[in-house]
Amino acid sequence: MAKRDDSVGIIQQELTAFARRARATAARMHPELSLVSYTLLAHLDDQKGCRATDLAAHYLLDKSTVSRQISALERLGYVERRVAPDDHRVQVLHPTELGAQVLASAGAQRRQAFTDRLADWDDADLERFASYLLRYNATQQQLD
Amino acid sequence: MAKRDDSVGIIQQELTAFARRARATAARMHPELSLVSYTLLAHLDDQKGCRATDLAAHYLLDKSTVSRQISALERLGYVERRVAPDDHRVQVLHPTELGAQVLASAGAQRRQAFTDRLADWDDADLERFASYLLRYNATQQQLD
DNA sequence: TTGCTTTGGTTGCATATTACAACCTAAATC
DNA sequence: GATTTAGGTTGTAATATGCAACCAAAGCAA
Repeated sequence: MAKRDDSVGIIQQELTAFARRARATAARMHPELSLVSYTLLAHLDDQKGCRATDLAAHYLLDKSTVSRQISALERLGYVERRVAPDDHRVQVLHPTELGAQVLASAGAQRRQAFTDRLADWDDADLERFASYLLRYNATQQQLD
Repeated sequence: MAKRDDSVGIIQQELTAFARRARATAARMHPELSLVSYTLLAHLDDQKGCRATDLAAHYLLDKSTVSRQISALERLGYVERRVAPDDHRVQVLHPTELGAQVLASAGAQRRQAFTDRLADWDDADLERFASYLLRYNATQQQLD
């Protein structure tokens, strides 16, 4: 069905276009937190702390990559490590006070940018768009 | 309005999640063409040739980055340069026959992956999702 | 014509991101 | 107690990217 193929083609093209710009946009918006750093820090904040291994599994990153990203965040004073009392191999990672502030600020900037871009959308469209993205990503999880 | 904010938050979160994975997904799907190479080559194909400067402007990349990406594509035999007869500074870039084939193949894989992910969506939802993404990106262009 | 400026591109750094493999330490298992 | 497994780090290499300096070809001005 041609119409259906057209829709799929547009979805592919537009999601790809967005993805291509996302890192650079994040870098411009909040240079102190790359898209990946932001994501990791946000996850720590969300989860009230977690292990490096969990981050690696969740974001399909190598554990060495996570290790270095976390080191960088620690050097910046955004993350602290707490050795788990029951298992001395494990470091439970938490945002510091400063990290939480920086995250909140970057998050606010991101949210504002999205809010601006979506300013003239009506509520029903916004809600449907959100639900479509949720649905799309939920499927994708399983294929990745 | 809380509901509206929720929708914006979800859109932000889900688009970001997609973006985070996109490069790695592309690399797994078609290792011979990174997301950026794919994009550049696709643009050349679309536009029936264009200059490196045009690519840089369109994708907000440094001209040195484009220069090197194009060199790589040329080394692989995917792109050829034609010096403009009227201006010897300018190289008009075109996909080669091979480049067009590789692009088509990568494009087919990408399209298939999207088609699979969207297999159980009904036509109306697909069309609306596509239109939302178009609308979103159209706005974004102006802010970037 | 002869210089100055602009434009298209390349190259020399410096950095960042990432994966893979080898390794270390602490737990878990046998 | 010895071996295996799990959580992390470090060495190494590849890739991506931007900035600045540079080169060559136009374009422009006097």
